[in-house]
Amino acid sequence: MVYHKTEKVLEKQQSRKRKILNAARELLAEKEMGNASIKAIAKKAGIATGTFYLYFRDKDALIDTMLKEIYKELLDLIKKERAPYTNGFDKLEATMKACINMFMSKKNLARILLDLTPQNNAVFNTKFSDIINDLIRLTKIDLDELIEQKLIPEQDTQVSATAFVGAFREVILAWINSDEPLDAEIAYQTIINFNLRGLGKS
Amino acid sequence: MVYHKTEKVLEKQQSRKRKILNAARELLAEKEMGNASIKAIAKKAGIATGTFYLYFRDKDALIDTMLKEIYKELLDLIKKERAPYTNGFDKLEATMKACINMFMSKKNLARILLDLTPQNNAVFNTKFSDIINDLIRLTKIDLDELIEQKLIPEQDTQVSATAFVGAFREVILAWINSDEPLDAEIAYQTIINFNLRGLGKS
DNA sequence: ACATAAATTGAACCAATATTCATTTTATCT
DNA sequence: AGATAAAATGAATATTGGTTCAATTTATGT
Repeated sequence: MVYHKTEKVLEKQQSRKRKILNAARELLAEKEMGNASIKAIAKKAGIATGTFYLYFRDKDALIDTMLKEIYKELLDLIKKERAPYTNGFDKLEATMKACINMFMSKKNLARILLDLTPQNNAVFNTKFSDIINDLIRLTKIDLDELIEQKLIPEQDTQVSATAFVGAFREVILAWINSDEPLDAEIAYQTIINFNLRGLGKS
Repeated sequence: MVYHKTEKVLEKQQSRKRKILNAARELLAEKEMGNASIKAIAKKAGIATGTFYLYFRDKDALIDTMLKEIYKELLDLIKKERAPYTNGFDKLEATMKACINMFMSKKNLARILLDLTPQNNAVFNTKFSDIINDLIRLTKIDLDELIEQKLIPEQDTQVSATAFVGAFREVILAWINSDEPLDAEIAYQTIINFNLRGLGKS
């Protein structure tokens, strides 16, 4: 005999999975990431440690799901912000602004996506570097287009895109980790200018 | 009664400390850094695990010493390479070339200084970010000088320096971790150009 | 309300690794 | 060479954190 879950139970389970993911996000975003043990995550989510394994096969599965989710949120926002533009520079700038806005308002996401003090978790590191590489890949597409349109000089766009993302990441990270809120408006314009000039925007 | 160490013993001890540090360097630079356990380090250094603790208070002390040492080597090289130049741009370029050369010839150093470390070692991460911040600080000094000389436009040099280092790091890292040796000469020139243009070199 | 499926619990288990310490080996001094 | 200080050893210990599972609680269907 098989029992069927009621709507109420399904909702409760979904909510629990959500709570686990949120707890993991919060704990992973903290300065001392060592605290993101299964026990701590379960506690923060308000469940017993064993319960965790009813929702995720193992810790790797959680990390994987969480990173995919966060990255998707970022890409969705970027897509939305870029939509109004056709000019290559505008699109790049919109991308940067979308990232800045998201990371400023959700610092925990930024710490997880950009920070360089990763976990002693193989899956985390792999996934993480996949994401950075994907951001570089997307940037490269824009750069190739800009060259196509002769808006920037010929260059190794793989390298440029890597530099572009690296510069951006480092600045956002410094931003997030600094206590004194630097002058956002100036810093903001500085990194955007740096990157666009770096490409050779004439 | 206190015995006095002979020269021979002192030398042997120095050599052992050296061996431990070298073993740690090599193991930490490997892709799978998980292998850098005290046991593995001791084994590679040719000593018993317990002996390690006669040379370093604990693992943190080892990491600390090692990072300081590597960073000093890098700074010494940079200093030497910059010596011939007085022009700000030349100095910056010399710095980048020094870094590239060092990192290319000693990939293990680069991995340790620039790469993500799956070590959940608090000391490692702290030290590591200290080093990056110091590199940014040194770069900022150069940028302020360039502005002073009106060679680049006014800008938030803290942010620019951060972007500069971030771009550079990301490119070197991609370089190191890629298997196919991309065209060094082009990549090399691309990142240098990106950064100098980014600053607004006219 | 009863029987059984499903979900939950948290203590126990296990693996990995840093650190200690009783014992052994080597070095120093008379 | 004998006595003892110093160094070295590696098995034992401690700790941390992921995972399992027998026991308990809750949900479902008659």
